Amino acid sequence: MAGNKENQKKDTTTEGKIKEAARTVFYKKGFAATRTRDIAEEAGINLALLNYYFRSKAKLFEIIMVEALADFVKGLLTVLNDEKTGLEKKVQEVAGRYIDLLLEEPEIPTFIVTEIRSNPEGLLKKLPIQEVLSKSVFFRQHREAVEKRQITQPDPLHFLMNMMGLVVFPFIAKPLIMGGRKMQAQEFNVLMQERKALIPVWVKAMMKAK
Amino acid sequence: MAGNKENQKKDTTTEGKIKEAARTVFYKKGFAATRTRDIAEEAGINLALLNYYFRSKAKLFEIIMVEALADFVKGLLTVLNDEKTGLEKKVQEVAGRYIDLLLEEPEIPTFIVTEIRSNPEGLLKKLPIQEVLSKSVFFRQHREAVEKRQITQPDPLHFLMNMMGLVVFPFIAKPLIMGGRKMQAQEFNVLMQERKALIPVWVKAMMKAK
DNA sequence: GTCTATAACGTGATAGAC
DNA sequence: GTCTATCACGTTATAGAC
Repeated sequence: MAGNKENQKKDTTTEGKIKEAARTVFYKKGFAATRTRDIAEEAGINLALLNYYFRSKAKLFEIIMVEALADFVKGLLTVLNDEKTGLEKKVQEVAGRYIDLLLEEPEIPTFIVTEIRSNPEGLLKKLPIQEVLSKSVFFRQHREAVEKRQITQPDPLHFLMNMMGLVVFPFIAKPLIMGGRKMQAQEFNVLMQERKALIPVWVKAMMKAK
Repeated sequence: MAGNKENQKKDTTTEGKIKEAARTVFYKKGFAATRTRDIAEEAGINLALLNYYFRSKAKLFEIIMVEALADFVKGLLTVLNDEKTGLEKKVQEVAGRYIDLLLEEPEIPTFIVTEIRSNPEGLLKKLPIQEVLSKSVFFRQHREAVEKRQITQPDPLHFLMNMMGLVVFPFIAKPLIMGGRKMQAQEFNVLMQERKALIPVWVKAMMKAK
């Protein structure tokens, strides 16, 4: 969890402060809308130091982006490739871990989606997600469950999109459904806590629906 | 469907060409990353004409944004407030209409999400979504179904988030799961066509799960 | 390592000829 | 209405003193 604020000691070095500030601002505004001055101000340091420690805005951004992808995509693949857990447990794991992660860093999904749109080639060619998925334990277990008639939905992509959509979509749509009102932040948290238990039940029901 | 390319005759006036080009580029790159020169080039017109017809980049953007919201949010509220349809039919309507819309304009969701993040106050204060939803026919029907024990999930927000997530999330995650490979565009279309029929079945199963 | 001052560049917008 | 040329400004990045 490279980018997780909670799980690492606060880095008080100048370099660390810049990186933390960069993550905060990039997550909130995206690469194009972020000015290096914003990051310097957020970090409480001089603008020139940003270029001293990291060569450029683009280079700093790439570090943040790679860590965000590591947090998100790689963490997912780890769960999906666990030989020791079955499909139901995997859904529980994904729901539990990701909702906790996203309650701490709610801006990660929108950040990743936005920046990949701007640069589909750059970072995605390095992770051949399609291939990795098709060889995953998750896909194999899904295929076996279909053969055993435990699941009616034959396409594992539907399964995956449904599970991830149930987990991630509320965080993406939060500004729309919550209307930006601070008062409802707590209400949102309660909803997401409920979903940790509900999503496994829902997914199970969906995948067995006729 | 103000911004729907397919349903309107191609506007060949200079003003129309600029607006279409603006939609294309803004949808793809967002406001901050878009240069007025990009729009002019896409439209095949001179840069100065953009400022002649629309006062500024910001003003042109607002037009595109308002139309995107009209396409998306207002269309949804229309369906959800239809007195003549029940819950099941509403899910069918949303799935059918939105998947068709998004197959034509797949970039709308990411566009809206991105730009609302940058400007949560501006356009959202005008649409008090939270209030509109709580008074909607959809919410009332949901409450009635819960009272009649036809649905086990008591919170209509879960219902709404699940339905919308199942419809919209694949389009948001498309660059990730499809990896940007053109070859798989057709495969994606097939999946989405399947979902038009599957989502109503899934939602029904979910909301009755114990 | 950290600062101030400034260079180098890109972008939004306009003036003015046609 | 449409073009070319240019201005005005903000931003990234660096030079150079401390």
